[in-house]
Amino acid sequence: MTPDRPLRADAARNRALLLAAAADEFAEKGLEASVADIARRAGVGKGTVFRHFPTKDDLIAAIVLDRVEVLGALGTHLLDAPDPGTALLEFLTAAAQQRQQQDLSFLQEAGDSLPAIVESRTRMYQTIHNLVDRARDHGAIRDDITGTDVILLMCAPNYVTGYVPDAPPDLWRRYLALIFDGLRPEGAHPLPQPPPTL
Amino acid sequence: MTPDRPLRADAARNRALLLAAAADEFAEKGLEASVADIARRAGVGKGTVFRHFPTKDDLIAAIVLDRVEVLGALGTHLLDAPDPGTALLEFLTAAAQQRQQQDLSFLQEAGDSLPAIVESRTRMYQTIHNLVDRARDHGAIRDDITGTDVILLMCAPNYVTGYVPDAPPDLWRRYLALIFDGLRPEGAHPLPQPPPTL
DNA sequence: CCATAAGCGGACCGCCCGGTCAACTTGTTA
DNA sequence: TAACAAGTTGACCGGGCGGTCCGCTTATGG
Repeated sequence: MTPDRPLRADAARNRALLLAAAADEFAEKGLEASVADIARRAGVGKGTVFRHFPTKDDLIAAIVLDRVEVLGALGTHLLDAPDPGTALLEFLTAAAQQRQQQDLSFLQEAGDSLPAIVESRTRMYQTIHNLVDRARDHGAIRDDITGTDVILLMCAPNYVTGYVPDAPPDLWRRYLALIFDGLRPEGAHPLPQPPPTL
Repeated sequence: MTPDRPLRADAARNRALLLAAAADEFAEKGLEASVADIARRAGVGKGTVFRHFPTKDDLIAAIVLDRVEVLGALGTHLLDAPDPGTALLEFLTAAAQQRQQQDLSFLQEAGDSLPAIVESRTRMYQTIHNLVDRARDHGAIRDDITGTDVILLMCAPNYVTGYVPDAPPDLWRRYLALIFDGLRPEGAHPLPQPPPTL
C-alpha cells in the first residue's frame, strides 16, 4: 500500500499551497466553497486539485487529518504537566484557539470513512480521556464527568460565540470559563442522564 | 401593504402542507434540501411552492418565524411562574426539546433580512432577558451572567449531543444540567471576558 | 350553474458544481 | 543534455439546482 515515491518538487509545493488555500477558503465560505475557487486561490489549475486529491472529500480529509494530529500531539504533551486541572483547561483553551483562528468544524464528519482519520481521532480522544481522568483523580473536576463529556463540551465555547456578530476575538474564553465552572466539584447537582460513549 | 384577501381553501391547505413538509425535509437533509423534494413530499407541484414563497429563503423565513413565535409565547407565559429559577430552567428545557424534535438551527441566519423575524426574535430575546433578571434577583443564578449569556448558551446542549451517533433522545438534559450548574452562584470563578451584547 | 379569477403543475431555462481528459510543460535522472 | 515520466492545465461534460411561465383545473360568489 502507498508505494509513495517522493513527489516532484513543484508537485509538493503545489500540494502544500492547495491545502492552505483550501483551509482558508473553507473557513471563509463554509463547506460549499468550490474547488475552482480553491484552485484559483492557490494559483493552480482546477485539474491540479484533482490530481492531488481525487475528490473534494479527499481534500477535506487531508485538512482534517492535519488538525487532529496537531491537537493530539498537544494533548499528549500536556499529560506531563504538573497540575492536572490546569493541564485540562490548557488543552481546552488550545482547542478553542485553533478553532477560533479558523473554524473548520463543519468538515469533521467528512473524514469518517478514511481510516487514517478515525485512527488519529481515536488516539486524540484517548488522550483527552487520560487528561480528564488525571484531573478527576486530582479533584479538579467533579466525579460524574467522563472524558466523553469533555470531548463533547470542548467545542461549545466557539459554537456559542458564533452567534454574536463582530464578537471580540477572545469572547470564547468567557464561555469556556463558564462551562468549566460547571465541571468543578463545588456546587454540583446530580445529572439526569448517564454519560454517553463514542 | 398586504391587502391579504383570504386564501382559497385548497391554497391554504397546501400552504400548511408545504410548511410541514419543508420543516421535515430540512430537518432530515439540512439546508441543501431541494425545493423539488419539498414539493414532492407535500404532494404538490414545484410551481406551487414558488407561488406561496417567492424564493427558497422566503420559505425558510416562514418556518423560522413560526418557531420563534412559539418560543416567545412560552417565555412570556413563564414570566408568571412562581419560582424564577425553575422558570428559567423550564424555558431552556422547552427550547432544547423543540430543537431535539426537529433541528432547524441552521435556518436561523436565513431570516435576518425579514423585519417580521428580527422583530419577533427581538421580542423573544427581551423575554429571556426578563426571565434571567428575575432568576438573578432571586439568587438562582450568579451575578455576572446576563440574558445574552443565556441566549448564547441555550443552544449548546443540543449542539454537543449532535456529535454522538445514535444519542439517546434525552441526552441533551445531561448537558443542560451541567451548563446550568455553571450558571449557579455556588463555586463561581470570575469570568475572564465581559458579556457581549446582541 | 356558470363565469371568472385564483390556484396548480411540470416542462423548461440558465447557472454552477464536481469531476474528466488529452494536449502541453517541466523536473528528474542517467 | 536528451528523453521520459511526472505534473499541469482549462475546455468540457453530465447533473442538479433555484426559479420562470403558461396552459390547465377548480373553488367560489352572484
